[in-house]
Amino acid sequence: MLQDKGLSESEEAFRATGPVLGGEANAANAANAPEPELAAPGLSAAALGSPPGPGADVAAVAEQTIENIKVGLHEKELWKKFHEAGTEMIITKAGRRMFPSYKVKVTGMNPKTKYILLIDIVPADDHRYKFCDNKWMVAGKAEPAMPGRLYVHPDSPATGAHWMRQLVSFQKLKLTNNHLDPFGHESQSDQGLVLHAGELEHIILNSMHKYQPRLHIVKADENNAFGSKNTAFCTHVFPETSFISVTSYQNHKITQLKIENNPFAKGFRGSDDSDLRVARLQSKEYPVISKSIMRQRLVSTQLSAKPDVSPLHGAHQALQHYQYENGAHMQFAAAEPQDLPLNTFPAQRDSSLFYHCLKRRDSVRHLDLPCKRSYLEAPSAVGEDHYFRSPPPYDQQMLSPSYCNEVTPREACMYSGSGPEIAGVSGVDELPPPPLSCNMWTSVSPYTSYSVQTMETVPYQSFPTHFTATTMMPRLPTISAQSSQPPGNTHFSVYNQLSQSQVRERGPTASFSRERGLPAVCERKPPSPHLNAANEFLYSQSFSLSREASLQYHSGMGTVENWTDG
DNA sequence: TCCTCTTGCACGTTTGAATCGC
DNA sequence: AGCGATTCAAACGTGCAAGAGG
Repeated sequence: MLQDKGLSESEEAFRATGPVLGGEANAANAANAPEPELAAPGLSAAALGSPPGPGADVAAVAEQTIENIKVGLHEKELWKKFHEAGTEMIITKAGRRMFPSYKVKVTGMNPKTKYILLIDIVPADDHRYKFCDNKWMVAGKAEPAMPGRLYVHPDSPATGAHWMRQLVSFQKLKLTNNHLDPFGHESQSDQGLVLHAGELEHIILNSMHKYQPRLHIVKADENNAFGSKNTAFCTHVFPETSFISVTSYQNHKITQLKIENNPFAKGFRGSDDSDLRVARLQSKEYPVISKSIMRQRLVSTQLSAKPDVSPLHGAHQALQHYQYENGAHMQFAAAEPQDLPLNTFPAQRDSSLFYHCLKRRDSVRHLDLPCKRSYLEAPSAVGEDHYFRSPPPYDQQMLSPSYCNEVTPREACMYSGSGPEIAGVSGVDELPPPPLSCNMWTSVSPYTSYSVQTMETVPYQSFPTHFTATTMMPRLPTISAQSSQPPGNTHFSVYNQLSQSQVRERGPTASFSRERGLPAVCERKPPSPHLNAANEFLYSQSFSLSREASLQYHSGMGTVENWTDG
């Protein structure tokens, strides 16, 4: 289900993430870190998906690892437009697609290696929001995080050549606020539903909460199966894809952007000349002023308590006092409507390029030091897109960089009741699957474990929220690494989530056990060994991490059992 | 009363089966 | 008979608007 239009169209629309790596190999990479465009040094044509020519850098090809994978967000500019306005995503009971849709261009994969691509959406902070006075404001503490659910790309697993051939689209992913969503929720397991990857298109979210999608790439090569020493995965985060989930649009700018850019909403585009005239007067970027927009602007005007101005003028004034979705407060200084700076956000680094990588082969300690060093020290030496700055921009503080990881089987099985099963190596097939359970998600409620960092560098202080430096974003697997990090530094640990139903649908071998009885595999399709292994791997990862998170959650909001009981 | 959510609607796009012509 | 192009209707994806519910 690789997507859509030719690459040529999208080439300009994104920049690839530059996985400057932690670990020994990555330090060198970091030193040479180039402009993180599609081709990184050391990546040959083969790395970009083309067959190596006579002069191809064979060595570079041989060195292809998951750390070299670059991911570019398709339609980045469009995403940025939304981001700058404060992206909102409609969630409905039936599920609503994201727009812009999440599409990426992947390069740097080994064309012959199989990978699994999947997405999860994690809370960006622990606040609930409300849209008041034409801006997003914190309205309280977030509701308990929904059970995590992954959306595995239907093509998974597929070779690197397959993924790199064209855009990888996750446009079928749907967002729902239905806690009893039939697409994989636990309540359905009781009814004997069996779910498969292609059916798991829904991710459950809470309305009026801020979320951050994350892309995970998991290596699933048969010659390097999960459980082997070099099982690897990486995570890419594009901060501009963060959004606030809503049941109806709050910000008219977002509405207008959706109408203008989403072909399915074409029916709401104004077409008459009067609209266009108004549009030209008001904004080049929002050329159509529909009656609904007018209504909303009227409301905004009323809220702005400036009775002496016309509705449109009031709307502009409201826009000039626009608040950035994530808490940073922005003040537009435009004096005239036509000068309204719609894209005057503080310079944000190329989001896709936050990349943090860890290798964990022999020990946690082994993993820890080099990676941390590269992570902490490299920024000044490499392209800015590769690392956090110090202090990082607000957005980067909120969103962790992409990272990649390799784990040992032992570590992958951490917290699992039966390591080999989790590792997906041996003994799995022999185990009879436990009773079916379609209702397990590992979930993370990471709020409590993160250090809070007051963002003095955030340019828009008026926003009342303090963001956790690390928010909900990925944490690298070894917690021990945290202890050696300097104060204020972001903590990372993996929390890849794998829904149990996905584990189930992906493979019969994924019958895990753990303290509370891991959900079993119920499947009717022959599982892919790759995906199965990936699921097991991710699941074990998530569990090993979610256990911590679960405990946090447990302590604050309830019991994990509530989610997992099968 | 306010805010959030649900539901039905109209409109446009997408998709795939049916039809036609070569 | 086979293949490709075209047509058309159903399915699907949108935002809007009204009303329900907490």
